[in-house]
Amino acid sequence: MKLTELSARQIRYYEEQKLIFPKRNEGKTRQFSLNDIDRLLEIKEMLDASFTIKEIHKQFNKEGKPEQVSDEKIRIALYEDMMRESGLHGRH
DNA sequence: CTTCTTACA
DNA sequence: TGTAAGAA
Repeated sequence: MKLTELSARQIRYYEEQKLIFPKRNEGKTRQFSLNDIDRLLEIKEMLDASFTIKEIHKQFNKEGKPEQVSDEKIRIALYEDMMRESGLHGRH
């Protein structure tokens, strides 16, 4: 709520409309990822621009997901950067 | 005290 | 959307 300036009502409603997918703690409280926050901010802007929930869905379906960057890929990338900087090459 | 859901306005 | 109610 603080980061997006949105009310709890709005955030919960957007989740209901499947615009965001917060994870849950033991199926209870919502855990918002940075991506959820970004999405909420975009939703907020689009709504100000008079977009409908439906149109926002289309927008998200198009823009995004040529490739999902997994934590594992990020971990490997960081490892390779470290090897490069230390002058030691070779994968793994 | 806080979040969650449901339901009414 | 806001807010009241009641559960957790």
